[in-house]
Amino acid sequence: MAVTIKDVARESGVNVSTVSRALNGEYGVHADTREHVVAIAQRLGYRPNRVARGLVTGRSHTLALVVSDIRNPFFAEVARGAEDAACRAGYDLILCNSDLDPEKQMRYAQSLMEKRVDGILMNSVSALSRKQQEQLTALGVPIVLLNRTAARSAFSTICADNEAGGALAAAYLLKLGHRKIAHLTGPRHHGNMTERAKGFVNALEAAHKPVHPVVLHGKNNFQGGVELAQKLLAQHPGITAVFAASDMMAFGVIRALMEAGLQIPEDVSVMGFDNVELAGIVHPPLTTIHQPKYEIGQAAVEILLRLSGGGPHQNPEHRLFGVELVERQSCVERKA
Amino acid sequence: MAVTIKDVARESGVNVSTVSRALNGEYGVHADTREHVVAIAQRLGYRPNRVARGLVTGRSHTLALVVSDIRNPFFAEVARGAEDAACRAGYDLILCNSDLDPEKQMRYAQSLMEKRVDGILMNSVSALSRKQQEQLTALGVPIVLLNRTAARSAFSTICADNEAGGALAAAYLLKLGHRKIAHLTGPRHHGNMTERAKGFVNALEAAHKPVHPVVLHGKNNFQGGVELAQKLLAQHPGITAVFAASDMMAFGVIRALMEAGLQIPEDVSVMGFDNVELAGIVHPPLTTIHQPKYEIGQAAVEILLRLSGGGPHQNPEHRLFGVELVERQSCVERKA
DNA sequence: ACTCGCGCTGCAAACGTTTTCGAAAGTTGC
DNA sequence: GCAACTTTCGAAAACGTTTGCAGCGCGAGT
Repeated sequence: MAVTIKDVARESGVNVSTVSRALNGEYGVHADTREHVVAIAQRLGYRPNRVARGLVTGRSHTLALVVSDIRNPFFAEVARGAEDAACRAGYDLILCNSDLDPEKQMRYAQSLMEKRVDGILMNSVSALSRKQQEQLTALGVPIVLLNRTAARSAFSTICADNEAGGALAAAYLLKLGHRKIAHLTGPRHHGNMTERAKGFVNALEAAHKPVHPVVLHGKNNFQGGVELAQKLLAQHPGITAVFAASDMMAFGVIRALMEAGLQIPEDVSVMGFDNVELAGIVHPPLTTIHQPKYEIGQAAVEILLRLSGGGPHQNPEHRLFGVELVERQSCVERKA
Repeated sequence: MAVTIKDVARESGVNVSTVSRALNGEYGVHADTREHVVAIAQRLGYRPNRVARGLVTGRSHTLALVVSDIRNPFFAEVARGAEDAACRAGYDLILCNSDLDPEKQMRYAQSLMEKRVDGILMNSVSALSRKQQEQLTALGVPIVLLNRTAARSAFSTICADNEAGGALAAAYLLKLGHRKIAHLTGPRHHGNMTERAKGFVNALEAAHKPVHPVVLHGKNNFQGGVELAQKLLAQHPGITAVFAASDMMAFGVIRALMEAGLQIPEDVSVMGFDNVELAGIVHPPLTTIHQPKYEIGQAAVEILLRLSGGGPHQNPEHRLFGVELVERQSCVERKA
């Protein structure tokens, strides 16, 4: 069917091995023959079969990204960064949606490993069990964990500095003069978010005049934001500022507050976390903590590439990315 | 390194071919031996090497999705639908971002074909040149074009009924009593959007009392919406309703109108197209035309699977998906 | 002149599967 | 009890590459 290396070998009167060498730019082949061979290959429209190559070299030039859901704008941005970096290095990127289902994630890992991917970029599904960790390491393929800090992990990790982000938010709200503050966050023990919470309340309580915020846990999405805000309004009506643990939650908070007849930011200031694109689009534009999503994706595949290039057991690498406050119009100074 | 089929064969005292048959569930192997073999395979933790299999079967069990940018929520949703369907069928999905660059797209196509993907799901980069079409067909891999209607294409296509969507929007605005209407759309000759425009203006002009809308072209994103709305305000101040060709543009329109001191929908009604998730989140919630993004992605891989399963030259398949109006709070009746 | 080394090339063995073909054994039909 | 099947299995040939090894010709060093 397709034109193979044998065809170009026959056509140019040399052995397949010579063709291979000529085309792969290795040394050890005469300039004239190389020229001739590439000309023939060009003329026949020869395209190497990468799966055949992969079989012998053991490398597939393919990476995989497993996230909970690509529809989450955060992951879309990470994916884009990862794909760009992979593409630049001549790698392809397989996309997997795990829905935070540990079992589904393991199935993906198995399947990917059967395909001999050169590395896996994995978004943390809650906590990995001991057994799962062993299974993953047993795969023998480099893995970098997204949104996980180093911890005791045998895998590489890459993460934004969530704790610092929380502290940043606290400092900002304090500076604006807020004293009655709430933090609306995701489920307990959600690695990322508990760190944000930690940074936030620690900073508030370490302030010159300590503030003790009310902290409510719920679902990490728009609807969760709505519900938590309603609960907050009912239980602690005096609040003047709320820090949501993600932009999506913040959107829900804004919606609920508006429906309760409150003005943002005049009546209550709202902050988010992530700085997704929409944050600049909604009304009012959301003040939030920016984390470098694209860069995280990019850096993750760079680590993967380095790991898969080196020997059998490279040392895992851990990177922590800085975050920054981006000030828009959803927060305002609290007079007196 | 890894445990291979030979190991299993040796350990269970049969030939590799028997192991292969036993594991692949074909007939022609005694129940006892099969049982024995799978037990051994299980014990050794044998995992078939899919690239080796791919080499001999010629099928990689991999599909590819090339879109302009996965960060576009529309494509993220399509991607999710596609990945789910692929996963269900035991296929993997490679993600590519073309940025609407025809050259980059062709590079991807080449690379994918070298990897022997079983099918490509491609978002229409503007128009494909004659030459590019030939190149693509020459690849000999099934391709389904996203957001393209049948036309003369030799490829399969899958698309939402953009023209009907435009008509739907027109009918709705008319019903609300609007007479001074604008349509803000993307670049000229953008397949999708010109159809939306066509459906929209045709329906308006075919009305009982014909309306001739003002139509402005610009960029298809948030910023484009902002700019077009400003231009509209300057040139045609009397407008009472605007239909934007995409939700992202609509968001820009809303922003610009608000900044000009107008109320939505009291002063001017705004409609979008796509029904991205954000449409229900922004303020005011956006009335828009829903197109079944997830289902489109899903259907696309189903077509691909059918095509790649069948003979060498299956007939291309064309699907048109219905759209529907989703009424939220960005449009209001025009009194008198 | 003989050898050594080096640049170039061909030969053939891998890589881990699936699959065709045929042999051996077992089963049926008469 | 023999022919004709059928079932079960092994041998070996693919699939399209890369790569280690050996051969060969040739210039140089001794």
